Amino acid sequence: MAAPSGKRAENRRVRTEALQRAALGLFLQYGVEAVTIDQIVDGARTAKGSFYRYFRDKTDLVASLVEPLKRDVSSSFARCAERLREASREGNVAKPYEGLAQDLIRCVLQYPDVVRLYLHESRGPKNGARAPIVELAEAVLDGATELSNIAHELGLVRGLVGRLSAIVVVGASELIITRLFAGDDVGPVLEMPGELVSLVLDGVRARATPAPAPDKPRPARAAKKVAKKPAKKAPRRR
Amino acid sequence: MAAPSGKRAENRRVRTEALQRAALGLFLQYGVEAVTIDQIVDGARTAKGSFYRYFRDKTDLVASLVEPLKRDVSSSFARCAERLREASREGNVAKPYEGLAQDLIRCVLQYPDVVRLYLHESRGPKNGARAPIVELAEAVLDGATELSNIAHELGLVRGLVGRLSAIVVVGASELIITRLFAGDDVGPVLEMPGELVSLVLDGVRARATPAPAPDKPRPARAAKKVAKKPAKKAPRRR
Amino acid sequence: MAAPSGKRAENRRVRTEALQRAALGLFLQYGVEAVTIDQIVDGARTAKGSFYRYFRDKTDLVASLVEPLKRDVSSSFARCAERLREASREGNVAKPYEGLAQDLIRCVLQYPDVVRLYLHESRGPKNGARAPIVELAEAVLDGATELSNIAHELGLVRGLVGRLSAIVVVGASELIITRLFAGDDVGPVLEMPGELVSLVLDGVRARATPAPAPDKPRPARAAKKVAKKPAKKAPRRR
Amino acid sequence: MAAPSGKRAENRRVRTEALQRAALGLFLQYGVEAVTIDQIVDGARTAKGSFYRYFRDKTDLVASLVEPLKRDVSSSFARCAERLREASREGNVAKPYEGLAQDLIRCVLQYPDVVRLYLHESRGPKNGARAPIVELAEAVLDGATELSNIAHELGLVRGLVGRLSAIVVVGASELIITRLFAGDDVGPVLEMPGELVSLVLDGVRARATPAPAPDKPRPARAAKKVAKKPAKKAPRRR
DNA sequence: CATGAATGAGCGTTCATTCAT
DNA sequence: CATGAATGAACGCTCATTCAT
Repeated sequence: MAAPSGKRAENRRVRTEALQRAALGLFLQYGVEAVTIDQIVDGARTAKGSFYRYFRDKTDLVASLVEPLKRDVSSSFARCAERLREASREGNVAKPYEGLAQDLIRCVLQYPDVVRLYLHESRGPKNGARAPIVELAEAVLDGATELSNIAHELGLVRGLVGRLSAIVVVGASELIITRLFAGDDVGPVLEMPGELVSLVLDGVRARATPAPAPDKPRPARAAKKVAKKPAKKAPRRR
Repeated sequence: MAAPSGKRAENRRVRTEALQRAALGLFLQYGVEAVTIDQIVDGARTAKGSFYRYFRDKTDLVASLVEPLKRDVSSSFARCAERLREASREGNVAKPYEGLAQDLIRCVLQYPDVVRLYLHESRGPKNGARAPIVELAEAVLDGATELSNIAHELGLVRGLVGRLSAIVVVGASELIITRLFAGDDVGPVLEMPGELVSLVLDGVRARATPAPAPDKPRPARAAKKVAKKPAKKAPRRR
Repeated sequence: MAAPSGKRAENRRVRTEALQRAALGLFLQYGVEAVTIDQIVDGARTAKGSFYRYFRDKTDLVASLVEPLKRDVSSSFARCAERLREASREGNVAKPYEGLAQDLIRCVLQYPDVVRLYLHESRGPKNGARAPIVELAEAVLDGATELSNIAHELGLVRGLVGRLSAIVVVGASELIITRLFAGDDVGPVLEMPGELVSLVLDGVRARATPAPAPDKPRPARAAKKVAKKPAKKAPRRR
Repeated sequence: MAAPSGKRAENRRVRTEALQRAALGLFLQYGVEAVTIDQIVDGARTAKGSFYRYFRDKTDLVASLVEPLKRDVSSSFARCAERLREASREGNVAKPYEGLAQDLIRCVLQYPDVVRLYLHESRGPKNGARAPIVELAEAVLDGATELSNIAHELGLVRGLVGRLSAIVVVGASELIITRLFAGDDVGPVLEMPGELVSLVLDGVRARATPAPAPDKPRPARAAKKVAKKPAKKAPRRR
């Protein structure tokens, strides 16, 4: 009675995954809103009615795609936050962040297409089928913000305050991953996590500290450069 | 006949702008794909047929919204590139970047809603009505990449190579602006351009140099920080 | 094997009745056409496939609901017709009618919900699932017509010819019962059968006579009574 | 500017009526619920979208069909009520009723198909597209009830109280008209209004009185009674 | 040239019916 | 034999686009 039929459950799993796989591919190719249920069931080689047996609507399907990632991401942030508090006693600040980086990289590798979907659709109004993705984006930013706040409270960093460093790192990371997926030659991928960790913790710290010993060149320290970025927009449709 | 045609042109301008304004508001609220022509003409208090007199379709309207911004952004990048080449003779590296930052900030202030639209819709597949926005995103990234390449060629920076620093700065900046529009308290807004400039030019340079004199604490230098960004997806069942 | 098959038969009966009961309630609430097979099996707590084991389709189910009532109504009319022929020898005209009234009242009390269904759905085109109900309506009217014809042939009444008095009584009776079911305060229910019997037999007869002496106010005289009672039910669909 | 286009308005009228006519025919043939929008637009030789330009949905179309009839019926009842109050001074009771009968017959002749639709669908749950018709049925019964109450209050009749005589006459009349439409040979149609009037006014009165002196044959005095029956329909526009 | 009605393909969803389990 | 998943034809409704007025 635990696995009554077996076949039934198997069928269910197979069909569900076929629909999800087909949908995900189409979403990535055409955008969530532009994909119709017909396209999805065609891609999954199922009857149209079957879609509605497994998902209430397109939004529900998207939510089902995003949910495992959301869970993993949330727990990654939670674990990092916990470690960070412990780290305050020992002074090893970087460890928790590096652990987070590893966790999140694992997420990317485990759900690469869902991550791509997220990167495609996470900005913009929380409307229709995009809503679950935008919620994930909120969770990501909130998680990152909390970490920064914790680090700041604990005096572990002296850089830009919480929200901002969170935004910078999240924004940079998301676009890096986007371009990696797009096939860009982006540079030394393996060093990036370390780079980004130091970018926040250290680069910022350097700025915060008035530049200690300028005896050596390192004069350019102040040579700040900022590349401002423009504005944009991107509504979605019904 | 000069005057009457002036009347005609005036009318045309008024109607076009009404449609654009109405569309832009709706796009921001519901997403480009979700907005129907009916909603737009209702919002603009125009007849439906008029829409098609002024725009071929929704994509065309979006392109018309984005075009002025795209032009200004492109010329900003072009000017910065030019200045950068000049700067190589004088050694003043930061100036052109700061000029670019100012130019782009001006763009944001001049077309705030179009910038928001860009931020909403610039990622993701270049499909349908979103295409002109994605093209702008490509232009932005290409412009930033070119600048980084130039700077690198000229030996002005020793940080991460071109594409990557461009991506980092663009990604960070876009999310910062996004959150600013969303009303987040993000921190010292006015200092950000400078911060970001140094983030690339300097933060990277600092990292490149093996960290000079660790006599003082500043041991955390190595405390690299990485902000990993997630993304994922995973189908499941309803 | 007698016992086991008894078990089978019992099961069958239980399921069939559950489906009928659930369907009847839904038919009354939403109309036959508006009720889906899903609603019925949900209401009966059965699997969808079971429905089709016991009924060919919704029409078949409706027929199964209506059939017992139809049988009883038909036999009531038949008995009344027989008695009426006998009554011609004795001259007691009202008796058979009163017996019919009692029989039909019994039907109403025995199958109240089917009668309601008949009352809801018996008019209108003989289409789809409503067909069995419309057939019952035809049977009712035919039965009443035949009775009137017999009475007329036998010279028992001199009122309006058969079909008309049948129609009047059936029409009046059906609406009376409808309103009774609807909870209206309709008046002296118990006297109604008698009223209706006289309505046909007597009122009609009075009219048939050319009105004897108009010198006086022609003191109204009421004719007696016939209680016709049909059965009914007739839900509609979405 | 009063009739700006003329052509537009004309087209509108033509299309609306085509849809109403096609719908009415189909409703009578298959029942309101069973008819699809596709059938209607096919019958009206219009595009599907046009249906929704003129009617919100099928219910709205039905309402538009029924509304003129409802208006006429309601005003007929209102006029009769008014006359009845006047009649109390003069003692001419039958006149108002006969006027009502004439009014309602006119309705039947003016909107014969809507009346048929009413007769088909007026019983049963007030669900979906049938709702406007059931509302008309309620209006009819209420109107008849009010008349009976008035007559009773004024002492014009001594028969069964209001609601019941209303129900009897309405029920009888509706079925008579139904059978007339069905082509039955029902009898002396022209005399029916008078019959029905007396049925209520007089037959009832006689019954109320305990039947005075049965020594004689109790010379039947037939009361005239007319049961008016409504029915109507009239397409319109949304 | 503005208007808004007409068009019909297509969308999301439902549902009667079949059939594997 | 019960179950409930699969199927796909419709259904109600929308909407981009065209075109008569």
